[in-house]
Amino acid sequence: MELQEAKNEFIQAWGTFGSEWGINRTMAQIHALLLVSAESLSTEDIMEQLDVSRGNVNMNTRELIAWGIVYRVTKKGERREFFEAEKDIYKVAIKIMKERRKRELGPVLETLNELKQIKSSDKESKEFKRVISDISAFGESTDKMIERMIKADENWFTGSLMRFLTK
Amino acid sequence: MELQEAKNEFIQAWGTFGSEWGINRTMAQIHALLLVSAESLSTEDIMEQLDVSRGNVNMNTRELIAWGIVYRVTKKGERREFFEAEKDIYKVAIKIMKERRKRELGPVLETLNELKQIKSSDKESKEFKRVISDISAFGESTDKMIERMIKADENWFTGSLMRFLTK
DNA sequence: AATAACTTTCAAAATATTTTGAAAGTTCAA
DNA sequence: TTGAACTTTCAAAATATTTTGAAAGTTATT
Repeated sequence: MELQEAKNEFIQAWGTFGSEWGINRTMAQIHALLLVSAESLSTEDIMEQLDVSRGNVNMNTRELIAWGIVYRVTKKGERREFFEAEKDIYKVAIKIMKERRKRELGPVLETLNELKQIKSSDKESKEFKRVISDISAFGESTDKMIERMIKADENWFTGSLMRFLTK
Repeated sequence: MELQEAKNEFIQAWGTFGSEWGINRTMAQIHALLLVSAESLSTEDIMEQLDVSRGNVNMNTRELIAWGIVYRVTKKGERREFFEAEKDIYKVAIKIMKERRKRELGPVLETLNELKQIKSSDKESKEFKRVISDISAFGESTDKMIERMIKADENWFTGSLMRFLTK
């Protein structure tokens, strides 16, 4: 298999994987492209290689930068900006967890906490409260776990925690 | 806040949360509705309460059943089938992890393993291989972690592992 | 200050996903 | 069997999301 062919296959696979997890396909593809590019790429480069529009590249690179997994880099003597992916996959994973925790887990936990306040005199209300509290407790634990991972030494993944988890 | 109002808010929140994670909104809403319903519900009940079509309810209940987080129940003297959600939230979480691991993580790990086989003589190919191998290793560890959680005693969540993770 | 090089915006178009609902299929009781 | 009660299917319609591209905005250079 050619290198270029392999790269393209990876870009496809990463795009599919991303969209299965609620991440827009092009965003995941741009991320994949940057991951496997030796050099940093310009907007124009990305447009060409993925055959998408300027607006689309602009939108998604900004989003990737907001997630903290792609960096803007400048080159001397160049007006244009270039993009480069964070290649440390553990850092990438942590940044993604951090971002999704903030954007999606946070809001749902807030809602659950409000709903837990409902007065529960009758049996049905008590049952409702129990279900909500269970989910909330689970969510809080997950949240704490992510928080821990984020705060942990960047070697957490190869450290004792991970060895324990993955045998 | 009324119980009914609280239930509706939960159904909304759960639907939004689900769709942010690549799960179809109605599927998540049906799941939420069943979670907070004291009694098991018929197709008709779900249609009414969520104001969606019969086909939609049929499709999504089947999917929820395929995920193993909703059960079909029959009542004596009733032709119709009723639906009931698994209320043990740890079981639900495990089933979801298991299913998504199988459906989405598995395929991507297979692809990565193929791509790792590429011959890498030049520098660029070596670099590509390194990136792919890193992602693959991360994926495999995650996979093993999920496998462990699935196999673990059903109290894993409150057990030593989880206490370690969440302090 | 004018121009060129580049980036950003956003309404409209394209695409993808979800939902509908009527028709076909199934099961069971009479 | 028949037909009533219920479930399933799936093409078409509705909806939601993503993408485009041209115009507006910005910044650096002359």
